[in-house]
Amino acid sequence: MPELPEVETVVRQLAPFLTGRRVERMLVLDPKLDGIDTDSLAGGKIRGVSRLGKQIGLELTNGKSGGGSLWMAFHLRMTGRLIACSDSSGRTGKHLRAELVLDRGSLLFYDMRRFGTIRVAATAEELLTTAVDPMSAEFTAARLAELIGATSTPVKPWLMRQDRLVGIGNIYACEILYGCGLNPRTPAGKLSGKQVELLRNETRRVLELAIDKCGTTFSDFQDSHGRSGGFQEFLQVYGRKGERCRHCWAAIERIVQQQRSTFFCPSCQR
DNA sequence: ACCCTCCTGTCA
DNA sequence: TGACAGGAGGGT
Repeated sequence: MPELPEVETVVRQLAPFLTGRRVERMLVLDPKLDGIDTDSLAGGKIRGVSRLGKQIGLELTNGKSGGGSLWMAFHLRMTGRLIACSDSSGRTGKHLRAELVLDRGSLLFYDMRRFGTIRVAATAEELLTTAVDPMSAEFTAARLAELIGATSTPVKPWLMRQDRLVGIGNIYACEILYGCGLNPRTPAGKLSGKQVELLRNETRRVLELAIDKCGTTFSDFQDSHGRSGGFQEFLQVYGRKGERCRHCWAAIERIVQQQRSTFFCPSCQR
């Protein structure tokens, strides 16, 4: 479910619910998630919720050592879901992997495929890479050109490299390249200055629009707030194999790059 | 770039 | 039954 816009949506919706809440305890139901320092979380107060790349970060006061700060990060990977629940009671449910029990309500972590991770660290930096966030001020055409360098990696897989740029996944990589009219197989290092600038601007435009539409996600949490992802109506190529390009009438194609589907218009993206 | 793995589910 | 799924880490 989550790329940058979906994670941003979850963060914005969770923030008012979680900020100021106190953590009573953390219940870990999936042995794959063992190793979390649940003791230091207990008693901590949630200071804020923020997006750390594709992760959802919670800043807490350390329940054990007074005054200190503590961070925890949820990485939803493919099927993770964070659901705010107003009644706190140790609940069960299919795919429920962990629960953060709060003074009022609880935060439920569901994850069908169990790829998701939960980590605890003393600082946010430990939970992040040094990669550039495309929504930050640092993300300029010049910086993007610098990050790309002379690599021969095709531009679509390059956009998904989380060690350079955080947040872009399969859907938005396809959509961004469509917006640029760039063939996903183009070696990233061969882009002209003008194309890099276009890529930078399209990345921003697509992500901002997707955030504005609350992502492509449909989740129980959003339902409980009466909102659901709306970006699917704006998808130009993702998941549209065989359907007509909205600009030129050509059939959208699907190819495989790095074991992932890439959708593009063979006519608009040469 | 390629391949594989981690998981569980749905769909043709 | 096999292909595929919004992610990422490992190895070659």
